[in-house]
Amino acid sequence: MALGTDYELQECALARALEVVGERWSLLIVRDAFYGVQRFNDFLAHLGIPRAVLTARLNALVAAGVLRKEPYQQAPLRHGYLLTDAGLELWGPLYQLSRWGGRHATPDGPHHLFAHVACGTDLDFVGACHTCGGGPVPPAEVVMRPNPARADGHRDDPVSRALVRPHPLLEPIASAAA
Amino acid sequence: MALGTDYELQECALARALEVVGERWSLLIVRDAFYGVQRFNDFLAHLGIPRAVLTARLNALVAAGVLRKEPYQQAPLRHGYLLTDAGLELWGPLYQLSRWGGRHATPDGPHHLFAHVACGTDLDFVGACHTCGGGPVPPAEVVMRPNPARADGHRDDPVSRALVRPHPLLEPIASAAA
DNA sequence: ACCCTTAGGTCTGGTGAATGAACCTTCGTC
DNA sequence: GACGAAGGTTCATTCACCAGACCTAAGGGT
Repeated sequence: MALGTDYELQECALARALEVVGERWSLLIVRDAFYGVQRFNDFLAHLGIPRAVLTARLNALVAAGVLRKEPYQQAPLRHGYLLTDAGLELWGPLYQLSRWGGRHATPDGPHHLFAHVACGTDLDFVGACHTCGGGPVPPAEVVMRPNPARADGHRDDPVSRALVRPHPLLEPIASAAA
Repeated sequence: MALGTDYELQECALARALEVVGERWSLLIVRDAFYGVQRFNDFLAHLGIPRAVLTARLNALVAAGVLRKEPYQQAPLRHGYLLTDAGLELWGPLYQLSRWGGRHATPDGPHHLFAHVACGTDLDFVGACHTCGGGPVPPAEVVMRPNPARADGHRDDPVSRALVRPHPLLEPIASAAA
């Protein structure tokens, strides 16, 4: 959100968080990172975001400690963007917001469903597994799959094509899944 | 966030949610509504937001079903803005995002702490009460108080002044607390 | 009658950020 | 030595945000 120029005024942890992940596209980039997207061009094609904006957001997220750059080849140097530990802790807020959007802002329900990989149970509204008990399931133990009630369509980029079948979160996807 | 013009592209509940509460200021307005802020001028003074932007955001949140207008006097007609049921369900995402901001984006820790009104226990990282067990505590049962470790300061609007002492969420605050 | 205040806005001009398209660089391959 | 992939940068245009002035409708004081 980068609320204008100075924002020290808001003495609030929420405002601080929004300065990091509240800007246009930022949270969608983080979501894609949970889906396993790592490369610039995959983010670009899946989000349909202008290149200059993607560059700016990725750099901001790296500077904020949400993502880190990890080289995957030399000559020419290429790197992917991966979630840091702080980034991984965004799973809770992100899942809950997504859940809210599925209930209150998506007429026909969500496009994707999330389940505990160990037992196959769908996550509840705080992201916990009803069957296994305990607290919220960490993202590494979550599988996403398309909602069969939604006839998926029209998107045609490598990431969207990969996501038509069940996919564990954080597992590299699209170009990086070589 | 209102991601530009057309955004039907993103077949994702998160994108839908961000269209509603992802724009600049929107989530801070919702946060203030949880704090008990109801009136236009109180939002204005507490957030330091331009009047025209506040008007636009409040109308958008009402249109999205997050807030509703409730008259509190006739002649001249005046109304406050209150959370709807859908708005109240934003407590989970909002609390978790705030919590994340307190841990990863606020150098000296959060300015406000949140506890279960029934037993005084601070909420855990998903917003549940460790003592009473069960799921997340609904906002109506939460009390906020300033963090004693933070020497609060400089803000001087009616809402900030009211929040220096413990305050139950959703209870009318500032001008509306007559 | 006159002026001031409160509450909740609208209007306007200037500025900064987002957008889409084109271009650039470094390498590997045919 | 042409071509393409990957990951950017540069550019002109559009759009949203910003601060501040102005507007309306009612009540209160003198």
